[in-house]
Amino acid sequence: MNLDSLLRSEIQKAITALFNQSVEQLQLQPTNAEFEGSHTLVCFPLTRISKLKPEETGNAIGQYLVEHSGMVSRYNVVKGFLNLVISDSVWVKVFESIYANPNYGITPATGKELMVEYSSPNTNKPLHLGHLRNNFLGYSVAELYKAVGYNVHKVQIINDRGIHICKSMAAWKLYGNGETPESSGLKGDKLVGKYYVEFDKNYKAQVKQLQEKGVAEADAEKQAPIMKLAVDMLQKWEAKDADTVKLWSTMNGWVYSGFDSTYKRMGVDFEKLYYESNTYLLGKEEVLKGVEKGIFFKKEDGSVWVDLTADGLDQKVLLRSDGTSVYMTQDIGTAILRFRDFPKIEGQIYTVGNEQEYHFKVLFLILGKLGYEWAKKCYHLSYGMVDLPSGKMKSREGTVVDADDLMQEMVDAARVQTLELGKIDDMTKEEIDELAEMIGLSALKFFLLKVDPKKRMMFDPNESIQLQGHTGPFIQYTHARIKAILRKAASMNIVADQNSLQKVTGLEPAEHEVIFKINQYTNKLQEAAREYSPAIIANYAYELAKEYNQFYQAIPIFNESDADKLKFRIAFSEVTANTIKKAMALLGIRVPERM
RNA sequence: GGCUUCGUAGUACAAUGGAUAGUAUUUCAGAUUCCGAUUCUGAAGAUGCAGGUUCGAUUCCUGCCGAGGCUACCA
Repeated sequence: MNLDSLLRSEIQKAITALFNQSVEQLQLQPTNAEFEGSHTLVCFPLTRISKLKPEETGNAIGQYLVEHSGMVSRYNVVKGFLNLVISDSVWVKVFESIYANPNYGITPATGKELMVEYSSPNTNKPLHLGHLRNNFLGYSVAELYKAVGYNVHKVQIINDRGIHICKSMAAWKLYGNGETPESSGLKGDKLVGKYYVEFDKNYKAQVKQLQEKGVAEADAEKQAPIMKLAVDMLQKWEAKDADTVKLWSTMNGWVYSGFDSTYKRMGVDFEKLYYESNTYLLGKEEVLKGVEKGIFFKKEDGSVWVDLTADGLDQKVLLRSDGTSVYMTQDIGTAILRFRDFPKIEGQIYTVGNEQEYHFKVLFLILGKLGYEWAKKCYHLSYGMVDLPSGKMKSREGTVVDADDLMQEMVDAARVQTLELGKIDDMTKEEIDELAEMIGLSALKFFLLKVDPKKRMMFDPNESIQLQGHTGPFIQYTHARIKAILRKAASMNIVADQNSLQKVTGLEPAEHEVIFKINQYTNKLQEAAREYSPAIIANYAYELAKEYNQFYQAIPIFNESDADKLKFRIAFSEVTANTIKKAMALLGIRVPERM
């Protein structure tokens, strides 16, 4: 039973009775704190059919509702705003229906399917802060769609081939002395990343040396021996040279096992991985088919292009003159392959940074031109860059924040602060570790998810480890404190039941506010999925926790002498805790029983 | 240059075309005989500039100023 839709239909009835007309869209909004009431009807748009001033329209509807609808007990009109006071019996009924439904908020399976791609890093460098935003976003959006009834497939494309990995391979071969993750104890992705940096360092030195000998810069860049080695390796790899492929697969293996442990700590998962090395040739076939059908065209030099000038874009190359694929070609193939693998998905969500907006615009247009209906259902979940207080993250300037280091830093800070509070002195070391992990990652995830994905954001490491304010740990704390209340209630054998809930009257304003928030959960979920925005859920969870804290501060629960009211408040606290827990789970954030 | 996204308190973030623009942080002033004060209450402080549409604009439109991104036979 959704309070808002009930109220809407009552208002519709009033409008029909009073003005003999109906309205498609009612503007209902939460009442400002300074006025009495919880729901406010905006009356300005209704004056057209009421033929009355906004105030008079509000009064007429308000009076009708009080007289004819059991829902509204009082009303007041301020300018053109009709503020409605919902009667306690309705609040209690709304609460009861939520309390009775353990799956409150969740849409049952609809049979619809969807694919979400996220992460998709290159294999030459460890994951950094930007990847954290990507992974948390993609994971959360996938969870949001599950919650609204979709069967969701989480995937990623791994860019495992190309010159970038060959650079690491070349440097390792020259300077590695056979180093392995086992021999040096270095995490696999870090080790490969180290040689990528090593490549860059030596490459630059060699170019400089050549230039000093009078070689022009452009030539020097091509002649540098280490670059020649890397290019040579790429060619050998494409020719399937056994030794090169072996080294490639060994080094990629190191990276994958490094990534795996990072993903595990992040708490993200994938149903299926796609590898560029397996799919990069598939797009070529489709592109050549497109040429036959006249969708694409071939230039004199043999390169293949698509003309998107009619769509307001440019011409875009799809195959080089030597016949090799570009990134776009591979993405065409991968998309088609995915719909073959999962024929029931209605679309794909690509979680990729906003610097590739143009790329995806082009990709979706091309897929449409190739006749794939599902192209319309593909969505680029574009997100803004993450900046640091010191400015942009730049690998060249060494200001990139490593994902593993950052997670560790957050967890360490969480441990220190939690121990200081001293509420967990009886916990074992393992329990404390687990708790620190939960809190540290919550600080990080919440900070990155509370901002609208589209927007560029600032990540301040110092601020983010503050475990107070508009943060994940604040919400976790609220949850843990409610759990303490519930433990106490259980020890006192206070058990809520439907019968005692029904007898409750005289709710406090703070209780209305919290029920109002809990009642919003379903709508917020729909909105968050529709907008592809975990930020909506993050802010919702925060508001709910804050609202409950106000109730908690204002109303002593166990001092209540009315047994029914006491039981109601316990049930009420329980529902709040569950809703917080479910909302946070959608963000990939766990909440502790104690902290 | 063309295309595109964004400019909200000192700082970081909110606001389906609706009320006196919310929240956090910061600063100041308060609250704990009571369920966990990492909490709560109060105060101070903001829509880049100029127009337009509207009963009403942070939101929509135009121009300007400022900041990103894209504009490769790179990925």
